Amino acid sequence: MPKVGMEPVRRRALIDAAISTIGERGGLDVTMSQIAGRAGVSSALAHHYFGAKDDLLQATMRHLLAELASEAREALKTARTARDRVSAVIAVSFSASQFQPETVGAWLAFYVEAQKSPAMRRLLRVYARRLHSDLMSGLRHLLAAEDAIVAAEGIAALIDGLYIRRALKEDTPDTVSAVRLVEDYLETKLQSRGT
Amino acid sequence: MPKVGMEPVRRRALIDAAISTIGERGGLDVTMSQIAGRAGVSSALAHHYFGAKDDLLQATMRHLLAELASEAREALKTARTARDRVSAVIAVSFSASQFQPETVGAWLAFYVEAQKSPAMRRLLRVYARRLHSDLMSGLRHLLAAEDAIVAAEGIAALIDGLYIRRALKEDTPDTVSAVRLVEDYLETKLQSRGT
Amino acid sequence: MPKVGMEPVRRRALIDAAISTIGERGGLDVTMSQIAGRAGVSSALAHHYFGAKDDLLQATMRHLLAELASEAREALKTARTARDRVSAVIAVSFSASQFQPETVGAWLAFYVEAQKSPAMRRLLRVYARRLHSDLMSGLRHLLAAEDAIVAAEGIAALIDGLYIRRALKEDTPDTVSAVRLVEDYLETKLQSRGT
Amino acid sequence: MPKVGMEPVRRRALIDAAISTIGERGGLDVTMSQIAGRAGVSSALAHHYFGAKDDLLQATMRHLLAELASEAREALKTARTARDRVSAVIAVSFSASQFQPETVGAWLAFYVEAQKSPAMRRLLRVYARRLHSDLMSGLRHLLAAEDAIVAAEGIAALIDGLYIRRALKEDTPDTVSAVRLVEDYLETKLQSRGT
DNA sequence: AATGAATGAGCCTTCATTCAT
DNA sequence: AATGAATGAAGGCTCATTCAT
Repeated sequence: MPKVGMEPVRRRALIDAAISTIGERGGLDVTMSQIAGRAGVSSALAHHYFGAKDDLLQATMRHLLAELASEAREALKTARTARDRVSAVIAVSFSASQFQPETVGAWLAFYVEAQKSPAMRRLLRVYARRLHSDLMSGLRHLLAAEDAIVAAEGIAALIDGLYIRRALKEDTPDTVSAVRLVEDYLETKLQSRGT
Repeated sequence: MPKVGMEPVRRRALIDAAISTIGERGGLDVTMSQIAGRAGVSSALAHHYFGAKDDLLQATMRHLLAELASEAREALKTARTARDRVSAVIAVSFSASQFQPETVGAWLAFYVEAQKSPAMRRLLRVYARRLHSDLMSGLRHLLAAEDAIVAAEGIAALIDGLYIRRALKEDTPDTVSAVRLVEDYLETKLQSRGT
Repeated sequence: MPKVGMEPVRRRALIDAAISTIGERGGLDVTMSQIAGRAGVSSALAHHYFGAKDDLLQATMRHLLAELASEAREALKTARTARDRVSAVIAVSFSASQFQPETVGAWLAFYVEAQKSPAMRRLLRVYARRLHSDLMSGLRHLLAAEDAIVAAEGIAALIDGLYIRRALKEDTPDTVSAVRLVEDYLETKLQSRGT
Repeated sequence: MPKVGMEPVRRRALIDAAISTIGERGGLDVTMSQIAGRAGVSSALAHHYFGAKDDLLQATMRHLLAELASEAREALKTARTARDRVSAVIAVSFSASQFQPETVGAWLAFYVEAQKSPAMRRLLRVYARRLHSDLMSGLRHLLAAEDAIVAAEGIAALIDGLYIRRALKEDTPDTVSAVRLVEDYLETKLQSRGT
């Protein structure tokens, strides 16, 4: 029952299907048929809208990044103090929508893919830079310049590390304890200010 | 002219070839032929010694873990104080042999694989537990029980996070700054002891 | 805003597009989308007007043949002598409209297709017969019956052969030298009449 | 029942299968499976020995050319006079092994392919040049320089033209009449020498 | 001990074709 | 009149795996 104006619907459905398929299977070695099937269409249609598999995957990654960026923007908007800004960024990284095992699995898979694919690497770098600058927008006012940078790097590394652990699905940190761990790191950094 | 006693030699060569191939290509989607070729043998021989591809991959991961464990044991042997023990564990994680891009790439690939393969996941869990207990063997004497656990988890997460960043190959932390970041974290934790 | 009476316009546009697409790509393995796209319409419309791809291709070939026949008819009309008739047929075969690389490429592609498709073969046979009878309409008066037939066959073969060489696009005979070669053949045949 | 030293056997079988499949189907749009199947092996094996489909097709064409060249060399060896040399070249072009419908169909298909594939075009050019020089090796002694060149081009075009007609499989010239036609052309050229 | 030979299964991708609008 | 939406079928190619030697 074909209708007109299906393109955006299908594109979105296919990207969503890609995320969950990748997350569930835990890797980018998913087939177009699996993705298309989960989206309820034929694999030919996926090619029709996205071209090659790589293009679909990149679009998926871009979607993931855009979603994260949008959430971050939203969260920063309501943050009143510099301290709040930092916590907001941390919170978003572990928000319900981002820290689901499925999404985390997809993230990790993309990280690995970035080792081979310059296009993916470029996308991830954008994310890394934005995360850094978002963190700095708060830390800058709380710590000396150099300390702020170290703290930002530490927080970023912690987030990535917790994502990895989360992806392994067992014995993994839940949202709350993940946030607590990073916040604790931040807190000690802030308190050692005067030392 | 077949020789006797080649088995251990071939197994080792194949595992080494697997590590470098995986590290170079940045993923587990390497072919048996690539690995075997790099080891200078036919792919049939790889099957002869390891059975299936998965078996070779698992053996490779086990080798990686064993090497890390051995280095850690060695380092801990010469550590005199509790404080030294913690630094030793950190140092080993970023030692020359472990923190090479190739090896790091392989590690990351295995992390991803662990999402699908229970066998791999089990292996990684062993590593995580040992890392934790190695860290605790020092931290236990430096911090209150709960704080020690948090610190151990933080350090572990930081290490993983820095590995990811390293794998992306550009703009990435070198050995020295990676160690410094983790040590800095540790240091602030220790100093905030009295707070 | 659909218009009425578009059918002949579209059919013609599609056939023209087919010729140039086939000629350009040098084979019948062109897609309906390519043809339709060049004609400025959707591929669905091509099916609407022609049914299947084969039908469009056959219509294209028929168009090519009809054009050739029409040119020949025109040329023969103005030929005064028997000798002129033969030269007229030769000239048409290498006329500007027929001997363009694009058209030649299409011709050759159809020749190959004719090996598989009886329908195409039938069409080509019609062309071959007409060429033969056109040639004979002049040669009959210039040579003995048997010699005339041989000459007609020779000329026909030469034309096809020169088409092939032209299709290869490099080092190929231009219009003038092609005509000269065939005319030379004809001339020697005529002069050896008395031998 | 795998044995060693099968490579040359398989390569040859696959090339033979390619020729007959192409000749029979009348085009290069044959599948690897068809070719491999006719050779009695899996399509995977065809890829194993030849790489891509294009490579197999090029090898096939090269084989065809080599065979022709070899036959020509042989025939020229026994030719005593200049006149004999020319006839020998003509004879080879229509020899039993070359002028079979299957082989002729393959030739034609390759001609068409050459329009797209520079590699194929290069191969065909080599053939064209050799044919030309083989013809000239005789004609040079029988005609004035310019006339010899024209005759060589005429003969070559005739041969190609007769191949086309033969490929269409019906109403086509048999070996004998094809040779007669070309020889007749040659004869008239030689006799018009003094004119 | 080691390998060449061989294949089945699977994936990406293309394309003619159909259908509802 | 015209098209976007959608798919089934098919083909090229890769690869892990097996087997006889």
